[in-house]
Amino acid sequence: MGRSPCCSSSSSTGEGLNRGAWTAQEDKILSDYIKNHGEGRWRKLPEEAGLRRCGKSCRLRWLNYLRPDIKRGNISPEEEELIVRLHKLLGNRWSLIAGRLPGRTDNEIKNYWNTILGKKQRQAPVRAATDGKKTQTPLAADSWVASPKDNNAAAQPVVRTKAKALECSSQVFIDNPKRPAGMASLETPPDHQASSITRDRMDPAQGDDDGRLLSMTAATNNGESNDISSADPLFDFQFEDTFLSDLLILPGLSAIPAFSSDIHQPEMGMQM
DNA sequence: AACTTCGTCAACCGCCTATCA
DNA sequence: CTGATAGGCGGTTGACGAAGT
Repeated sequence: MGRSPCCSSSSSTGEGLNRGAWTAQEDKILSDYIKNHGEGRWRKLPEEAGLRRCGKSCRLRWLNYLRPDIKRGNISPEEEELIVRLHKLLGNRWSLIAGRLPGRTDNEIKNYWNTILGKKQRQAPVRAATDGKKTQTPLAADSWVASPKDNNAAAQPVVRTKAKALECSSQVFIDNPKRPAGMASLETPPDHQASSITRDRMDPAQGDDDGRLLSMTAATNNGESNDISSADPLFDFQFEDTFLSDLLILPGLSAIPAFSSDIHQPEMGMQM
């Protein structure tokens, strides 16, 4: 195999590298360098910054510890619940899970799971089974829709907005650019029409921002109503990582007054 | 007080994938 | 197309402090 390990002693920069815990001085050198030059080029970084560390070690230190937007410790009950739900959907894909928790790192979540949540899950498998249960409430037009998250809504800072009914003559299509490779986008099934969309508003003080979508319900011609956002675990994850700006309305769908300014029309020739 | 065990978490290791020449 | 390289990821380790005996 042609690749030499980044930190191997035989590599050109591998001799005499520092290992183990980082010192405050090393942290400062790394932080200053990245502030001035930006992230990336990790293998060249130690040489250019004057650090006796391998590039991987620098990257890890920055991403897991020094990044300014990082949140440390005190994982809230809401975050814990989200970790549990996402782990059920995704398994040990820590970087994906971390992507859903602003300021948290994959390493932190992995450690948290291995030391706390994994233990809890093993001790309380019955509770875990009920946590993921979703209600399939039929929705009336203009109804206020509760997502599974709302079980403890009182403890959450987000404000749920009232959903406007979609008067559909076509399908709703959600294209989330952040979705993991291999996950399909969520769309209204062919024999359904989207009937209701709910979202949260992240910061009430900011007015109407690009809130996360919470659920989407579709109705068949005979009046049967289904929560299509929770119908499939893969969709469920993608949906939860979806913002209003990801919502596309196919040509022919009538306007939705409450959201009209938030929704963009798809490009011409878009395929289903 | 001394020793042992347990829990936590930063850091390392090795593999995989994307990119580029 | 192929091989080299860099970046990224998940699993694992080990140091260290806290709790227990």
